[in-house]
Amino acid sequence: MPELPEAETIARGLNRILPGRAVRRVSVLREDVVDGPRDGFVAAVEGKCFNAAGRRGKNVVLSLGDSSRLVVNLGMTGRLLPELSRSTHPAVLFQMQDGGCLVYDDARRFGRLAILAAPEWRRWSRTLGPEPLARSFTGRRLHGILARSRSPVRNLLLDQKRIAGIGNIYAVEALWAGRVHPRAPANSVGPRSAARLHRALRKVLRNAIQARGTTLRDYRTAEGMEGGFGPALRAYGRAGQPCVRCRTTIRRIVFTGRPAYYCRRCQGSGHDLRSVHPMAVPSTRPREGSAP
DNA sequence: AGTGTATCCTGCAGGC
DNA sequence: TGCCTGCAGGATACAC
Repeated sequence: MPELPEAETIARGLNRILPGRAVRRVSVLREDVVDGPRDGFVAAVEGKCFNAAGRRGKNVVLSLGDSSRLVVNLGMTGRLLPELSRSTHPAVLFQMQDGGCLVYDDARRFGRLAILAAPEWRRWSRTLGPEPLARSFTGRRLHGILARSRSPVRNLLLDQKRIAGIGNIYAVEALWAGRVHPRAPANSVGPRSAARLHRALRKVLRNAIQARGTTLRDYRTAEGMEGGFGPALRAYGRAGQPCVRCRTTIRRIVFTGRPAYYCRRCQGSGHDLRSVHPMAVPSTRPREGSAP
């Protein structure tokens, strides 16, 4: 669920309610969501004051008064909610000194919470790729990243170490908007297509942030609201429906275990597909040993 | 280097 | 209604 636009929306919401508030008590209800021993986690947060809320890639980053950071990877179903009453699967409860609280809620518990001291934070942040909305992330830079890999471009976009914050939904949407086939080898995307993909990617991410993200099921903003980007999806989840550009039926394919959606006409000459996956299996002869 | 698979978990939709 | 299967927005580890 939560990709860059969702993490950004949550961070903005928390930034309105969290800074300046001190944590009185931390209850780890589900030990598997915290990184390292429970006691260490609790001790690192109790008594500290929350400062600014931000984001790195698809992680929500909450600064604590002592320059350490609480990094929240929301996994598939993680949420950060300001009221326990909205929580269906509370995993960590932060009770504030002012009587309020912050709940980390996570049905599937694929999310992780980690406390990083300043140097660890810098080290960890360096393991992630560039922020796609940063000024420094240019079309040329994207092209440079793509040129170094033969992986399908969709997979490249999902790799947090190469570009931070993109998940399957926005990868699929950006590829549709940029008219690039999801399975095209990354290094087959030329500079012009890379520039188009770059513009498409940033536009999709910005529009999604403006709509407060995409709720397919579990995602909620810090205010408990659903995201509004769902109706703006043009490819993701639209298999069998007409492409809004050319009316060709949107297709769903699965590779590397994950679905991709695309328009064959806008995005995909079968050309690159065929060169990657030769359809030709010429032999109609029975395999050795299966002959009568 | 890249691909496929399994793993961590739960909830839900769809088929029977 | 209930049981079963497959699927899901993420990340990682492993074998090949």
